[in-house]
Amino acid sequence: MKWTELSDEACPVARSLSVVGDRWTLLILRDAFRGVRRFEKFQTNLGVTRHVLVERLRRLEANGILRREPYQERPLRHEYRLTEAGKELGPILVLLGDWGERRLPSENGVRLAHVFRDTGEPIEPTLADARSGRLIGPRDMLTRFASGEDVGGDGAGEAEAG
Amino acid sequence: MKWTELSDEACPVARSLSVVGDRWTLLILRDAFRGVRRFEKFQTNLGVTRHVLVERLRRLEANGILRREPYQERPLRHEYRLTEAGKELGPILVLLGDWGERRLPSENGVRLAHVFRDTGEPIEPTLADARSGRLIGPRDMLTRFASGEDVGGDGAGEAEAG
DNA sequence: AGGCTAGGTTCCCTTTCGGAACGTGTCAAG
DNA sequence: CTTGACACGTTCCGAAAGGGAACCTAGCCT
Repeated sequence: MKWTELSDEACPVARSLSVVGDRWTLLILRDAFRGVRRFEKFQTNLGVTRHVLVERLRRLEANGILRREPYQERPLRHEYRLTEAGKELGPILVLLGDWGERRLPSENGVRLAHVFRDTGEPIEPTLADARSGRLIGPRDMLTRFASGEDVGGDGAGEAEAG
Repeated sequence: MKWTELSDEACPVARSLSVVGDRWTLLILRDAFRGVRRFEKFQTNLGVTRHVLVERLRRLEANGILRREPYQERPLRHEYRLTEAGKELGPILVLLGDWGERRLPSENGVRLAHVFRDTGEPIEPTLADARSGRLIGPRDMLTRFASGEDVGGDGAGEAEAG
């Protein structure tokens, strides 16, 4: 299967991955969430090669995740900013970071923590339903086709019957 | 930068990506969450080549995300199951799917929805704090080093002052 | 003996990636 | 008015990863 064909997949996870599912793209976004906006900064921060960086930034722009806009003329220079769609990827990076912190501990690791902006209280990120405000544990959820048919689940809910 | 060097990065996001941040790995996990356990099923479902699949399954096993265990002897056969660490990646796939559904609509898309197992109510997945149960909006959160220094944020919180 | 199934392994060719040098427009210094 | 610096790319080359397809192994079934 060609990787680009994923963009027309039925599964939304596959479609998302066709845009953000490679080595560098999510690291670029991580930096963007930390306030990085300029080509040179991305490049030296990440150590990614320049043509790969160009290619990824173009793809993110083409998919409405980053917006390229001038921050000066003479000479004309652009910076890359997260769009609304891009900002909505934030929670994914939060969960990814939280999982890595817990499950892939590092010796030289600088510990990162998420805290509430107002109270400073530490956050233990988890899923919830935005409408009801109800928290979602591993087996509270079911994935369902619009047709009504349930997607066979494992791990996220099954009783792990052998 | 070598990709494998990421595994010793200070940033937990980078460490997570060194394990699950490539083309196929997250699709393998998506299938695992849907109940796929066997090599052949992964291979035909995804269309990934066999040696790539082997390599990914080995990596997921080595990092404690999948467990390889026999489901029959004579001939000896193994299947791959999500470990606890693996199941904790579920929310990431949920958010990824939700984002794709909203931001990368597909013509031939089979619509997927997440619903509560008990009530059947649709879920609009968002982040929350597991301890307080408080929902987390884009600007409610701050990322902080254990040292106390805040990570410069964008998108996830800034007032977007030009 | 021949074929089937499940889980790989091997081979070859194409695509992508890493590394490093080069190009462009503008300003500022010497 | 040449030289250097800065920011953002572009180009080139060799190395690594990936796609496609055939082959291998163990055991069973006919």
